[in-house]
Amino acid sequence: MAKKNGEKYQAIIDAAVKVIASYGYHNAQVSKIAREAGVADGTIYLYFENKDDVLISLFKEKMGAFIKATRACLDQQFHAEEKLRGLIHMHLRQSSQDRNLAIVTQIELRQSNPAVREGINKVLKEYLDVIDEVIILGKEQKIFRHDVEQRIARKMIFGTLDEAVTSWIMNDRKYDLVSLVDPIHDLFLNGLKSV
Amino acid sequence: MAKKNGEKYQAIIDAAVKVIASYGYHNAQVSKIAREAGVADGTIYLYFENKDDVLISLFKEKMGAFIKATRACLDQQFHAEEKLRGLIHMHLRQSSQDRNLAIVTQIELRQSNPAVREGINKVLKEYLDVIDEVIILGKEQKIFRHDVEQRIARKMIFGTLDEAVTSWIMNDRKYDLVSLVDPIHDLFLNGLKSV
DNA sequence: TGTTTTCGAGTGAATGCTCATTCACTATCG
DNA sequence: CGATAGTGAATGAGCATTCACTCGAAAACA
Repeated sequence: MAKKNGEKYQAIIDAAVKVIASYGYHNAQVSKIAREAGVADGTIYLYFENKDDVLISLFKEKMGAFIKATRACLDQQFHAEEKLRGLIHMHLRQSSQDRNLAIVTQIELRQSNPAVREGINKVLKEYLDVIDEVIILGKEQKIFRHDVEQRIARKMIFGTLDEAVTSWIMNDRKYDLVSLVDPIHDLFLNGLKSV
Repeated sequence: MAKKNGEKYQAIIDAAVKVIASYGYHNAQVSKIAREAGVADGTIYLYFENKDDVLISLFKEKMGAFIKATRACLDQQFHAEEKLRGLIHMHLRQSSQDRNLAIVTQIELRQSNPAVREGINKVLKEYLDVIDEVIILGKEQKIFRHDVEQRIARKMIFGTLDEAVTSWIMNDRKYDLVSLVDPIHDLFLNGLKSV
């Protein structure tokens, strides 16, 4: 197994993103990915254990970078309210900016087999931790209500953002995703009820 | 193609739910479903066009019944606030009560191929309509803020409930899902912010 | 009523296709 | 000249779908 940083390693991962985004998960054969990466089928097995490993690695690489960037952004803010806005903004902007990646992680990879999904979930947990930290801080700063349940607030934030991106992709990205940042932020903070 | 109501038709659908829930989507072969239903492999093709058709039909049947029940429940309430609670309650209770079905619709069928997913999405649209109606009514009754965006509120409600059920299943249903109804309702209505 | 014929639901072994993976071979580099 | 990286045709496993056949029951007949 070759090292995780050769240029071919990256080329294969990027090819996988491109092929899966273009053809869909179920039509992303190893040979197609290999051709796109400009290597032979067998070469993929020099860099990855098997096809699953390609997919898991791709998710780890890309999502890992995104989580890191999000953390960096949140560190710029002090107030939980602003951090929450930063989180929403990062999430939606990321998806807008790399359409292929968004398609792959939001839609296509979710059709994968249990082994891959488990790998994905492990990485996602980290992201949920970031959300948790914002909520906890908000309570400490007395900006968020003390009686909102941690777990539930997390599910709302993640669930809403996830659904927003998925349905934006499903609707062929007809509108500007980032324009949803403030309305979502407002809804999270103030809820549906009129005063 | 036999009629959509023979006892075998139902038996096959129920067998599919059971097999998929037990073995997972990727290990739910036609022959396993046939055995569970007590029919021969070929018999399935007398009642369904192909395997995809079994899965789509299963989703239509089950989800259709659920939507109908939800509508009936909401009709009992007058105020949008109570209807919203009814919606949340129905959603979580349904998932609690039929664990196999919840696993199949929430987790397993999402791994299916594009044809099946399209069928599923069509049915889901109907459910989104139910959500929309509640939001619109809430605005009319001046119970919900006038400036919340329809689309976004819908995504929040659906996204949160969906995530709640999925993560409950993923965590082996360790807690009582229905106990989340009121906290979620409260969060939707009042948001995170402290007064 | 008894006998023959037709019908079609039901069967399940055989087919054929699609890939992931392997591995004997080649090219290149130090 | 090893050693290493890369190649891509061949392999074989998995599985949806087919179709020639079975069999019981209803229809036709006498």
